[in-house]
Amino acid sequence: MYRYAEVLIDVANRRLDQSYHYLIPESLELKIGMRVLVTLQNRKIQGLVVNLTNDLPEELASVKLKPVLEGLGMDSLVPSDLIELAHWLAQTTICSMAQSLHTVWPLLNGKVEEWIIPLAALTDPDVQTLKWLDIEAFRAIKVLNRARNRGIPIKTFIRRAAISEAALEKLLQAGWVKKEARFVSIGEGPVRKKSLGEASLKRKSSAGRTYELSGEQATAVKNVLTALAEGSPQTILLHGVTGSGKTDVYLELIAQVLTQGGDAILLVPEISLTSQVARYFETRFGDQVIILHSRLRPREKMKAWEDILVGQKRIVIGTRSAVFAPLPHLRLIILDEEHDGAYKQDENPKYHARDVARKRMEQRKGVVLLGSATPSLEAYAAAQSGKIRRLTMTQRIGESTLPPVEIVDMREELMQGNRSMFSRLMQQKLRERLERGEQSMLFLNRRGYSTFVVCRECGYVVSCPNCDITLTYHSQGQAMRCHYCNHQELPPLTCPKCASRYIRFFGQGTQRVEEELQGLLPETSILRLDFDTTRSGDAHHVILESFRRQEASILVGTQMMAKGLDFPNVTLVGVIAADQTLNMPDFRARERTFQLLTQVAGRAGRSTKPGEVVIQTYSPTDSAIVRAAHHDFKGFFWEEISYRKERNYPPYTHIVRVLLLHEKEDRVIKAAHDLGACLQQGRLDRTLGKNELDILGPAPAVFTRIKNQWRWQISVKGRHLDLLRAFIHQGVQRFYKGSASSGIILNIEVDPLSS
DNA sequence: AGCACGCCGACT
DNA sequence: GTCGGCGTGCTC
Repeated sequence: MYRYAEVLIDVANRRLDQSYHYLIPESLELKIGMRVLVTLQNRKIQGLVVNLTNDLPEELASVKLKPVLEGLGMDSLVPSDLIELAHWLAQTTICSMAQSLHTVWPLLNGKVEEWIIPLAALTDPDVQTLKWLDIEAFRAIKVLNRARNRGIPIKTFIRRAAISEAALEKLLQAGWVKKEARFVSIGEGPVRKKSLGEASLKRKSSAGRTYELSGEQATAVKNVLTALAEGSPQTILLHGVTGSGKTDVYLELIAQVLTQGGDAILLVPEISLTSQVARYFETRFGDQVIILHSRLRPREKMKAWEDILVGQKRIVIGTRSAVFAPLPHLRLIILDEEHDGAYKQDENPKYHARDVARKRMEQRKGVVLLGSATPSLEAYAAAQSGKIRRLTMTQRIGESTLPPVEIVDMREELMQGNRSMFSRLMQQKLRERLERGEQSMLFLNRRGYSTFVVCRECGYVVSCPNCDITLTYHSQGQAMRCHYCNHQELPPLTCPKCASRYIRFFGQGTQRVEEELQGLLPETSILRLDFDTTRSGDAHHVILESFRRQEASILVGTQMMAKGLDFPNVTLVGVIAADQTLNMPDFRARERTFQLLTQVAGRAGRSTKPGEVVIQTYSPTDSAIVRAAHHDFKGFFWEEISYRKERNYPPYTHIVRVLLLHEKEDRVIKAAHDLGACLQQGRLDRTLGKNELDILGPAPAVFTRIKNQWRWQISVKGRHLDLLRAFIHQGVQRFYKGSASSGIILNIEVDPLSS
């Protein structure tokens, strides 16, 4: 039996992000991966046993250790490969182990609460013997009697019984009740109504389709199976044009993996796609399929995890977070639309599902399959250099072909006197569809109404009082909002600076497109799909279903409708302003524009009716747009990769930006310099030159104050991302050991948009 | 994070 | 004189 347990503490604070040693009481038989209740100072908190040992590190020789108080949920262990995965995640995303563990193993979610447990049945005679207690004690006894078996959280008890500290103390001393620390899991409580995904699954289940694969599809399946049989971890890129039937390849592959006794995860970028895809898979695999995404209720999520752990569910279909699904025999992880930005989490831990998938399959010696019509630059470059394999599918399924794309020069439109946001060609083609009873989709990359408000006389731009940021106008509530702190105010009638009345609203959003379109085509029914119309519950689903049933002729939306949707009656796809994505201050802007346009174009003409695409732009000769119009992925790739190389952008060079936040400026400055010193020290330790690692700063961040917090930053540039991450991780840990870090928040971003 | 310890302003 | 502000330090 071991004497000491090494325990990770479930506290978000970075400064406590290390393992602590505790004595193991005789009565407890601990295992690695077990959750325990421990004391830290005088608090009781959840911990995770990560090691059992008989020796202590030297520096603990003179520390008197505290014992582990008790085991929590002894029946479920966190598997050791997932603990390893959590370590890897903390290291690569530079977050705390506590955060990382919660992501990898959501069953840790919950908190320790102090409970009151009645020790004896408090019947009337008991109450009689407690005569010395006053009226509030009677209330207490009433409440306790109701909670006799389970006990009651102390806070609830105090509130319900309206009892004072002193009276509670009396009860405790009389031995009628005791205090007990309990871990209350988030998922506890009744199972609520079924999730959206499951509900729609039950409703529709068409049967009897055939699974004949085309030659290209069959070859793809065969190749992946061969890779799987090799038994070494591999990543494979499946580059197939839109409509080439990648989903059927996934289906067949998963079927094969299942017959070999393996389990599989299929990731899609959007929650709304999970039910659509799951429905398709259910017709073949029945109830072995389960949906997993972040909007499941905690209890549903717990249930799903349990089903997965015991092997009742073997195919997980889900979004980003489903990459952590604990399938016991996981052999294959598929990322559909691999290039999609939604696979990257933009909160801590800022992981990319692709990287997690790769790490998991490295552990399991399985295969990661990346599917896309427009692979990410990273994936395609990796395939190009032979680091990963590539499979290609160039044919659309059935008779459909890639739609012809026309580019409209909007400058020309303006010169011809067309001041509307719709070109004449677009208007004409929209009308054609209406006459033929076909549907159209219109894309615009910006929600809301307009972007910023400016005085035409003096150029004054309304900005946020807390943040030094330009405010954005939202027609909802007719207010101007700060996208950083959510400060809101009404737009001014006259310029606050020069009192001029010429206040103008610039830019255009989906709301405005819808409005103008309705004016142009008054009789037409139009639906809008963007962040604002899909905010509530299953609105997303409702809108898309309505469009599918052809209750509207035109769907206006942001790129959220570009993802994998398949509407047979859509024969026209229009892009209102391709420049909007192109002109963002981001080295990935060109790549995202190309991907978006290609994906969008792929929505047209997916059945027997031929489709058309119209792209409106002010830069009609830009190569990202032109190449997308010609469906020329390869040409785009070579051009873009050399551009990145020339400018020292990823994947050739990477930047990690560490942002330090605090409400007092002097504290941030001090901390920033301290972190700088920690990093410099780290570089000396590793004897790294400027070529390998370049530390920039500390310097004030671009916006030095947001939400009343001061911001300083340090950026580190380097060629090798892994080295860079390990380096920062180490520096940050060193920083947190020092005192300057107290109260400082770090925000770490890999390859930020602008730095 | 929480909590204790310790050193400087406005109060019964 | 004290009560209490929050800077600083510590948690196996």
